[in-house]
Amino acid sequence: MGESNFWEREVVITELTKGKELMLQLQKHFDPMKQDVYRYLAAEILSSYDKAMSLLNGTALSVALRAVTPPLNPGRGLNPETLVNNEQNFYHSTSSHVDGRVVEGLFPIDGQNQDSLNLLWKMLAPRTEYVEARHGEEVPPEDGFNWRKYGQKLILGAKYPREYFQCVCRHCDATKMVQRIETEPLTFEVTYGESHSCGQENKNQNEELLVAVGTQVGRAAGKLSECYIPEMVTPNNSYKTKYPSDITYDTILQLFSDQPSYIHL
DNA sequence: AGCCTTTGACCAGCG
DNA sequence: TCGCTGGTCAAAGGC
Repeated sequence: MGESNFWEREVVITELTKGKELMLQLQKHFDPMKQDVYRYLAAEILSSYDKAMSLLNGTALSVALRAVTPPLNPGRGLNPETLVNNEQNFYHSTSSHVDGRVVEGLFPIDGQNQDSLNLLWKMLAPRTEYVEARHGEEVPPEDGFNWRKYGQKLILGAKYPREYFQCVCRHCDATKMVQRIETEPLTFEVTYGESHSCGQENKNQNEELLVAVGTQVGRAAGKLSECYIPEMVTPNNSYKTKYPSDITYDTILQLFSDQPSYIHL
């Protein structure tokens, strides 16, 4: 990332800090009677963090974390347990400065690091989004990237086949899977695999990052003050982030109260 | 000619 | 060890 993007990185860091403060306020003023509201707000803020972190992971962290980045199909790749039992996958590396950021290396895995490792695993899990087809169409909307379909598979128990895509750019490892939802035929589950190593992502990610941080964190902050419960239905073509059911509210709070030692903002 | 989609084959992980 | 399953490969055909 060039010097021209340095100020954008500063904005990202500033907004992430702001988001963290919002999260702390959320935690401070937590009211069990408004758990749904706060859960949603926490998810909104976390969504911004996920996006920002994933973008940053694409540059600095990806270097340090490449060894543990889960593959497109997590079930077949490394998992926290195997990492714990396979120390060679997790080295402690010295601190390094990448694009003006300090990135701590990973500590050797032992039982005490299991919680942090689980959080790391969640943060690195393949990004899954649900997208709705445009009105009158039965295909997912374009996501700003150019993809080439390289396979299709009928998954056991699924009504619709799963489609596999690669980035059209040569030497780019970006992949995605598209699965049409059986219960919602106009909704598609899109799972992104390896991140883009081509120029496409830089352009799109910078735009996405600024939009995400500038609007989502701000939007969440506004809703925080209003205790407003928004409708969970998004307009056509908008993206809804999927939150794994095993991520609890406590987990979200833990993300911010016990900031992982391997990331220094 | 080049790029794309389709589709059956192949391969690797898992139980 | 073997069968099942899902992800990828690669040949063939279309545009």
